[in-house]
Amino acid sequence: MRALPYERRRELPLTKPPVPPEKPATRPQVRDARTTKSRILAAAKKEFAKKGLGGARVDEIAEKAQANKRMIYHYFGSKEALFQAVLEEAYVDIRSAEQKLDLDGLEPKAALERLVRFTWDYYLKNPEFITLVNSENLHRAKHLKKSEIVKVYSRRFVAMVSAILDRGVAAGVFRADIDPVQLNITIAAIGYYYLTNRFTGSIVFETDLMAKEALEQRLNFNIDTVLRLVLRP
Amino acid sequence: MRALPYERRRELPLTKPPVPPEKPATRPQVRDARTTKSRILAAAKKEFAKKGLGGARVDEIAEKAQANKRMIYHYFGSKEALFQAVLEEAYVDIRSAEQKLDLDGLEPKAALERLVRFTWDYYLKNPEFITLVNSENLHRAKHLKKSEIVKVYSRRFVAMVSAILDRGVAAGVFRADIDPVQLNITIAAIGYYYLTNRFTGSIVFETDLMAKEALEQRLNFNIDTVLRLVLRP
DNA sequence: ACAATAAGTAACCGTATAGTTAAACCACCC
DNA sequence: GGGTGGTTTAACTATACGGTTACTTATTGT
Repeated sequence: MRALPYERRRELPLTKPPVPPEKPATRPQVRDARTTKSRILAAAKKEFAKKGLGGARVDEIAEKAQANKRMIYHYFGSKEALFQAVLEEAYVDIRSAEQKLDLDGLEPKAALERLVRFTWDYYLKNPEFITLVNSENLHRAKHLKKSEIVKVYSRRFVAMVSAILDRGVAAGVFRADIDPVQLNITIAAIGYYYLTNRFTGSIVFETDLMAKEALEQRLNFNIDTVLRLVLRP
Repeated sequence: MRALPYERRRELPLTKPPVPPEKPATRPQVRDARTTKSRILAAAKKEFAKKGLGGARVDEIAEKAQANKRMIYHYFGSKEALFQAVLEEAYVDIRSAEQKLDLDGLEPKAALERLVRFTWDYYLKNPEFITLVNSENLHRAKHLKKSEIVKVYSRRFVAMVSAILDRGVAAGVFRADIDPVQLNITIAAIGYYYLTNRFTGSIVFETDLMAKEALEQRLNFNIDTVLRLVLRP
């Protein structure tokens, strides 16, 4: 039930407001579509990562982006579409970083170790990635399903690990019956689980899982786990 | 600012409402504190698991529990306190089930395999546990921190796995330098990650991770991973 | 038998939420 | 130098939210 005419609103400031009290001072550029859009995306990433899709507030994203809320709807259409954009960017970022590792230029064993190390470091330095993925899985991946670009990048990623595995088998250093998908999942799992559950984990195991030595110990343990799994006895 | 006197409300039905249209018919017992409370707890578990703490709605929990919303506040005090009760119960449940495995009565290797198998099966059959833990970690474990009972159960759990490890080392079948905490985390990780990320994972790897054969393959892979990690070469 | 108490209800409150509206602003082209 | 069209704004809407109030009804101890 739309009740009141909209004209009424603009009647109010008959006398102009005394003085535009002071400009927010931050955000030097005016009228820059590109940077506004990317400020929104960055703020949204932070908020969605911290509170999840359901917990994040559009108003707060707008405020942190130093943009008007209307801009979010202008550039992205809806809260969910914004979430999808954030998620897509997060996936493209990690997959791109993986491609830059130049694993083809390394011995199979060294390449594998490097991948385990990279995965761990990436999760550690980009904790938003983990939280975003968790949130997306809570929603049964309905946003990722729509993303064609993520599928393209994923394919390249799986191929990359398969190639290492093949080279290792050919060189006689890796076992022949390792499934690349299972290996990929395991490499991610042993880092991801530790970090995403670092809060409950620290309570259950009565130790600070984020202490420097604890993190080092975990990385070494993970490398050991993967190599024992893959290397020929 | 509480404005209106509450009397006004009861004035309204001067003529009694024609007929109490019909009782909801479900919920046979009247005035049973215990079952009402547990219905609320069960409904809350489902809702929190499906939507997370932020996404779950108190009204909906009340409705699904066939209870009045006021009862939730009567028995639990607040939405967060309700969440804490749900979480506590979930942890006590899994830790209790683990204690019933009678791992002390098995050979070390068999005990370890049984634990990996149990962990996997438990996650598979109780997917709410995973989602609740994820939600709690999004909130930096602020609810679990307050739970003394969970700490007691956790200690017993770690001790149980340490005992297996010790027996295995004494029997000469396990490597001596395995950290029980790292092992615990890894056993959980390789199952947990696969299942919590089954939606995004099915897209990234372009395969149905929840297909029967896929699940079997994963369990076998996980047992293999743990045994290769722990067994003496 | 009955008062005290525990269990239960529906209507309500103040606030916050995602999303919308009409208008103003500004850079650029002609 | 005035239109044109993308960019930005504050004010607004309908609804949903967690939590509370005033009040009713069943159960229980004496």
